[in-house]
Amino acid sequence: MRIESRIYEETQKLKLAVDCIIFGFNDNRLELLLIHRGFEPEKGKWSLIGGFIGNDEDLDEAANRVLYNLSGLQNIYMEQVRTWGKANRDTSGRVISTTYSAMILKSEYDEEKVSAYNTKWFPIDELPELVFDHRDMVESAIRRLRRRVRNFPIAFNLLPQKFTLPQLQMLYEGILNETIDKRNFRRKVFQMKFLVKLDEKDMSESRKGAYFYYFDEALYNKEQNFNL
Amino acid sequence: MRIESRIYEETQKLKLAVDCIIFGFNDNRLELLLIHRGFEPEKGKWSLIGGFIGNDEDLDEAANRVLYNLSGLQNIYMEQVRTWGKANRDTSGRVISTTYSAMILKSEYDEEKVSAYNTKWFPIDELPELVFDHRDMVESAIRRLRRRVRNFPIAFNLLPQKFTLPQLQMLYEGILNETIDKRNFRRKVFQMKFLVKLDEKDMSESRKGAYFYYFDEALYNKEQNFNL
DNA sequence: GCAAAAGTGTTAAAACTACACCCATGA
DNA sequence: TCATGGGTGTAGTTTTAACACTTTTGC
Repeated sequence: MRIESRIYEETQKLKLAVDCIIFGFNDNRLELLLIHRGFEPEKGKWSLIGGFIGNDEDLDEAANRVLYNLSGLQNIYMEQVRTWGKANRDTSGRVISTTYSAMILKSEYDEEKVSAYNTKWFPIDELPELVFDHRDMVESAIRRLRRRVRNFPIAFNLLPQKFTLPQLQMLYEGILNETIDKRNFRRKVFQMKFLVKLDEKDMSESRKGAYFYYFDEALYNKEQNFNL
Repeated sequence: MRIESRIYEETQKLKLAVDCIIFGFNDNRLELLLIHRGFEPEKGKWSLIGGFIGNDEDLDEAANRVLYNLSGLQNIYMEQVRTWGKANRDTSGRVISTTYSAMILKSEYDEEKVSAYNTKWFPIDELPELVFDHRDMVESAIRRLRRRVRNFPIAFNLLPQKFTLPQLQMLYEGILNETIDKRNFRRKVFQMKFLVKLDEKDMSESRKGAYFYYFDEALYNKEQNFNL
């Protein structure tokens, strides 16, 4: 029974890759960081940031190394999404790929980096043609993000440390692609105890100004109930 | 930048496996089907049903083939759980493994099969020592199962086609490891429209007898709201 | 007739939805 | 002073949670 497995053990000829789905938020829209593919096959198309895993490297580490090498992004917390293993998904050979996703502050990944690395931000409803099955990967990651963003305090990664409630609400509206009632949203936010109000206002978006808040992780860890 | 990836493309030396987490239900407890490991390393311990993926085989197909070869189970619907990629997780070499999980009717996988394939059912809170990181895999799959069983009609796979509501409730209590109020449970079940009552009673568990029901997938597909 | 499991309703609390006006400020 | 976005409360509805007795039947 196991002999069959042993055969594969000797002869397996496939490669394992990671692909990173990097979300940002800009102009009230969810965006994705893509990279221009400069080699065949599918040269010239856009692609997720991906590469092959090293022999002695944890899968999670590989995702971080690849991301760093190809985009300059460092110390990014990524979560595994799923593994894509159709036999013919990559036309250059047998490649299985595990996707990871992360949310970053777009303002920290600026024009300079973007041009140095041949990357570009795209709003998620204006994606260019992607290589292989990267489109499916992206859609799967977006679905996962929409599910998780309601139950875990992960969306704050897309905002600066100090943010206003109107900003937060627009972020949720952008991610979920739906409008949310302002008063209900604020009530829910306040019921959870981990947003701390500052005495300082953001005067850049309105005459009146909106108070800044920050997310207090220690407070969140006490209760860990999150529901938006 | 991409050159580095190219190097890996030439020299990558790792193997990709699948491991199957097979759930059953018996004696009001959730059980797991494990296989006795008959080879080194870790010979003699218990293990998930796993094997290596073929060069031209979809990852999903590999899971099914491996499951069939090692257990005789066929045409089982499995869902991918996640991929385990710590560099040193398998002491026999670099192996990355993707886990799949399935729920089957234990009565259809009988004593005969169990002894023919060196497998055995274990209640999930009485698992033996498992090889490598299989324990983590199991725990992750159980967490996922508990999440999904509330929102999708997947638990019916663990019951015969015709089942009673007391049976269904005990199944949920077993999976979730909590007690559920009988009246609230029944109300919720009836609010969803896809359980069809039969005129026939199961007289084997009580004097009074409990009506049989079956899950009507077509009815479920009309609404697809599920919440237990 | 009694033991054992199946079946059945109501009430209070909590969560959710919809909705409209005043406030603070810079121009 | 007015235009703009920030901020606030209430009422109706729905969902959830807690809880106890009657029914059926084989023995």
